[in-house]
Amino acid sequence: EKQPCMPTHPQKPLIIKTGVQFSTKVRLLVKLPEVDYQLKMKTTFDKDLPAGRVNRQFFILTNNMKVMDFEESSNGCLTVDFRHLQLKEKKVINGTKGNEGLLSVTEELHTLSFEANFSIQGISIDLETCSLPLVVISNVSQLPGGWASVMWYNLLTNEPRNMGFFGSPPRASWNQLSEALGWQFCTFTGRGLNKEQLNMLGEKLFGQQVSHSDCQVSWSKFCKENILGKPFSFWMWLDSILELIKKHLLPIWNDNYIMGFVSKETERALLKDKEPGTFLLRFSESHLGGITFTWVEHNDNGEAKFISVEPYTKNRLSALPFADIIRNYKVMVDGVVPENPLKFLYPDIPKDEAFGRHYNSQQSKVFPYIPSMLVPMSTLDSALPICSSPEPPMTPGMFDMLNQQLRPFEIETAHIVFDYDIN
Amino acid sequence: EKQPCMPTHPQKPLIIKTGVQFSTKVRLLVKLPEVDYQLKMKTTFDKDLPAGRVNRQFFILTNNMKVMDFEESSNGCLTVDFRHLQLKEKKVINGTKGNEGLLSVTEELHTLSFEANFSIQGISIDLETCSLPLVVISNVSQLPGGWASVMWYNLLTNEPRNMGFFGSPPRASWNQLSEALGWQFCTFTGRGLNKEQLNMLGEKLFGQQVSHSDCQVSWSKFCKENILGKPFSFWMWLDSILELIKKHLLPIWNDNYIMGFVSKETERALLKDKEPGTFLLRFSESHLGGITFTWVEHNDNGEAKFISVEPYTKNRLSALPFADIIRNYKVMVDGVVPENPLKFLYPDIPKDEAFGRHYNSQQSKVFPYIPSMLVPMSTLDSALPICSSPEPPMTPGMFDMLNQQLRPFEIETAHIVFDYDIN
DNA sequence: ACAGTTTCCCGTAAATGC
DNA sequence: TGCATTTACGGGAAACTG
Repeated sequence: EKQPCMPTHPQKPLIIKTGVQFSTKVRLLVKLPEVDYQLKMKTTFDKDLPAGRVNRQFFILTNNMKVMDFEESSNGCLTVDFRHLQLKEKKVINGTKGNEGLLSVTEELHTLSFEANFSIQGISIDLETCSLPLVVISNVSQLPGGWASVMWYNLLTNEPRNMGFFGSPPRASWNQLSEALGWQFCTFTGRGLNKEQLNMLGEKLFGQQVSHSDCQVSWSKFCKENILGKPFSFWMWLDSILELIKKHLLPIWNDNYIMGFVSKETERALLKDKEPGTFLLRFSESHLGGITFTWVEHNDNGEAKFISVEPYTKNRLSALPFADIIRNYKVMVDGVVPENPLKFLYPDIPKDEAFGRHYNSQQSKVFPYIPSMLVPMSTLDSALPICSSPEPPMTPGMFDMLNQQLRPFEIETAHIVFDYDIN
Repeated sequence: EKQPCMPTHPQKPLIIKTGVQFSTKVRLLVKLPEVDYQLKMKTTFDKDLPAGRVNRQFFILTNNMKVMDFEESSNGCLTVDFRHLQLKEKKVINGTKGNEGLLSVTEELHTLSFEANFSIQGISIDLETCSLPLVVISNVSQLPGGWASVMWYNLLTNEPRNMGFFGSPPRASWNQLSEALGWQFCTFTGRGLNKEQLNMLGEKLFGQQVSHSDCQVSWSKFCKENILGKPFSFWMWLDSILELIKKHLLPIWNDNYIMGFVSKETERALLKDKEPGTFLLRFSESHLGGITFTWVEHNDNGEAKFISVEPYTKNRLSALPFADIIRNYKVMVDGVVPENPLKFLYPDIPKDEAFGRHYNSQQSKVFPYIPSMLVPMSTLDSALPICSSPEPPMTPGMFDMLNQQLRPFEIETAHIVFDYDIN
């Protein structure tokens, strides 16, 4: 059951990193009368400085002029394809950096302008357009913040260039935001978020409520303020998971084997009455970019017991892919290794049926050595009981894992005379 | 027993990477009569192009002029400290790149010139000096080749600037080279190579001989030709081990717990009559940058059996430090996990005594999760005998691990009027 | 002192040149 | 085509800077 998840217009990076090449293509959408000379287009960064002083100024380090040419593929439009453009910061020596410390760099919006001039029957005509707002960063560590800005802007305004948007950013309704979040996952992984997953995220932001539809999130709560008791914001947490999926969990995520966003309470309610050894996969809420599994066992008196492993993060996962961790995971009690406690992926899929095709054999046969592999293992002492948090209250409903509703949201592209892409 | 290993003159990097900053300091060794104006020094890359055409041309991208000043610390010498210098390749459009494909980039030697001019009593005086030969690389993957060139040059010539050195590089005697190799290890790790280790390296180059003292190695055999049957040269192999030590084995190497350079034959001779579970650590000869352990067991009929694990390379070691691998290594036979087969580091040091202080506890207690660790494990099927190569012939002598002789070799520094350093 | 931001540069991958 | 070399840039860490 593959989820319908095809963007109508894939979201282009609207984030540019200084010192890293980018390219942009401009198409003239109106047909010009015959112009017998070559039409030159020029691109400028932040040509018209926005009203409020900006924090930083950049310039295009590389050649920013190019002759337009006729593109075969789009019925002879005039186009120009700028390549190998590169941004560098203009160091302002004396000028006081404005902006009064209100905005962070990823809230600062910039724009790329395109200009051309030609004469027709003695009349000089200027053509000009410019891009949607751009975020400029200097290190990939700023990408999550940049994405948050791009999302918020796209979600909450149709204005083509409101450079002061983050001066007083509007709130988003949970309806809007949850759709956008699902869309982010869809775009970057191939699978979005289902109703239950979104519900858990809503609870994270607003607490338990019958419906989050009427809730509103401020920009600050979304991205700038830390989650209560955690050293990171909601978006930083969510984005760390997106990255983890992209790099280490893609096929398993796309096969829908990661429930992921599920509260510990719901997790217990789901596993409570299942076969011993039934487990599910859940993203860590306490640490950035972590995934854990929780399985259910039964005491001698028939009481359900839930055990979660310390979350695996990118470092661990690059040593050993997650499917292999699930395959080979062992618990050692008093020095004895019983079999893998993980038997059935919730609700009742035999482990190997779910993950079998993602196992890496990784047994290299290098004569005359004996092969060696890393086995993920937890060590317990039966004298010490497993520390397990007290039974939490029940939650409203069970997961309906099959019912997933996702609608891609449209990204507005501003073009008057020109049409442009930025890659 | 700490090995004496103090370089009298630490070897400075004489390798410059394009696009990466370097700095150089020049000291005027003669006292000038009073000069009442500021003395400006200029540095130029490859000022006088060598006779034979060079493959590549570079220039100093950054400011290459600086005023000299009096250095307090060295009794008022005039010095200049160039910083943030950066090299860029000059792209030669039309000119045929000379050099006829004879030399690789790391065999191409360059030089940094320093010039100053002043007038005294109406006489104009030019001061000029230049650096020892430099190797220019564009990627760190070329560093091993660069180091080989620097070593060979330093080892075999006292000429201050023989730019054509690698046009017909002289051979090195094993006496010279082995000393240089030990010195490389000493400089970069803190521990050099003992007699037995060097002997093994000599055998690798020359085959088994009573003495290698009279053997000669060509530059090509050292660094350019692949070892018979292997896809890498002698130096590339040795350097990969040097890197492995630097990044993953430093404390264990410096504690002298890694025999490392030992043939499989010698290994067996050493372990043959030792307690079962005695093991030693050896670098892989078949793969770049790998380390393995071999331990001895005894058959029911008392015959010694040697088992080696598939070598660990940097990827594995960054998932799990080598000391922890040794600590936790397990062999699973028919699904049963017996205890760690590694008991005594050759000759008879209890494992934990040798490696105990390098163990990482790595048991993180994160409530409410149960901790998990990676356990290195080999899986065997008792129905299949361990594949073990046939008993090799005995080797001349046992290791004398205590007798280590290392003498640092001196690096010549050319200075006539000036003295310079390159960092 | 410190947090936000940029710079630096290794190391891998991809592109380029020969 | 294959090999040698350079370029590109993510990612961690150090340096910078108000």
